[in-house]
Amino acid sequence: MITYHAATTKNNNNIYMIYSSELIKGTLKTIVLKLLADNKKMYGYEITQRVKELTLDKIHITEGALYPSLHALEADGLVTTETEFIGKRVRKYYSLSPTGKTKTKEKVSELADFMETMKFLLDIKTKTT
Amino acid sequence: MITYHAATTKNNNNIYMIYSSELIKGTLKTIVLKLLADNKKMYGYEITQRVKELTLDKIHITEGALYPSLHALEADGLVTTETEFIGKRVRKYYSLSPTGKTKTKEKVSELADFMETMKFLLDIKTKTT
DNA sequence: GTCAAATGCATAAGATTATTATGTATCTTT
DNA sequence: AAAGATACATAATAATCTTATGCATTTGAC
Repeated sequence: MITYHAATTKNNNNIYMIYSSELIKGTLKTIVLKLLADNKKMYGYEITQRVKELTLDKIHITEGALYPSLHALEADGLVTTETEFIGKRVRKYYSLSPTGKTKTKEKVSELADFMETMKFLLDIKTKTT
Repeated sequence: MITYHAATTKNNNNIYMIYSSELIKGTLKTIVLKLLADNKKMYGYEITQRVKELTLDKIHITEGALYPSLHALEADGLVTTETEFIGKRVRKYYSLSPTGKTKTKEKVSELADFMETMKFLLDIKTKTT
């Protein structure tokens, strides 16, 4: 069973918004790592689809961003890969390494903390002397 | 009176963390716009200090990021400027234009919505078939 | 059965936006 | 007197994304 995130905000055209791309910056690797932590192993295309699903199309991860990012995670030793053939088509599965698991916890908690701080900042109404 | 954001998370060295810089990417202009919305007019240096204060040193806006960003906001017509002299030293105050006020509301609500979505994504534990 | 869309990987050129470094100058505190 | 804080600005570099392109296979619609 998949639980979907409720889409509440609409944009000016009354269409459910897709976030402007700057916002994804800096969070992509954390999203990927978190998905891998929860799903043991996933392949690139699957990650893009899962994120679209889970966010009701609000977050679109482009392939041009994802694949280099996955390669970087591998180069950094945070993930390992295994290749599988589905018919004649190749699939490259990614899994967290032990280091990757530790790093994931760190990055997720950092991002969660950052979001709390941002939420606070965005609510600020107080004027100072 | 200033209300400070509670610092709860500590890093590996048991020192209050400073967020890794990627996280700021894409949120800087929104932070600046929001501060201007709440404070009518502010100057650059003041903004860096206010953000440090409000986030208990967790978010440091560098001058190299801030000033070009402010110039871009001005070029886009979202802020207007007025120069003031404090003794012989110049201060450049920034204020929201009407367009800027509208844009601020949009960007703040987009970011707030994005953070809700991210929060959801980071909590996901569900595995799918 | 064929053609479009979806699946699946990858890389390169270009854009954006930050860091780091540097520069200039004034004011305050020790 | 010197260091640190205040206050602006820009340039070189780095990181990370978008957009475009390329290739190939599989599925679904007509």
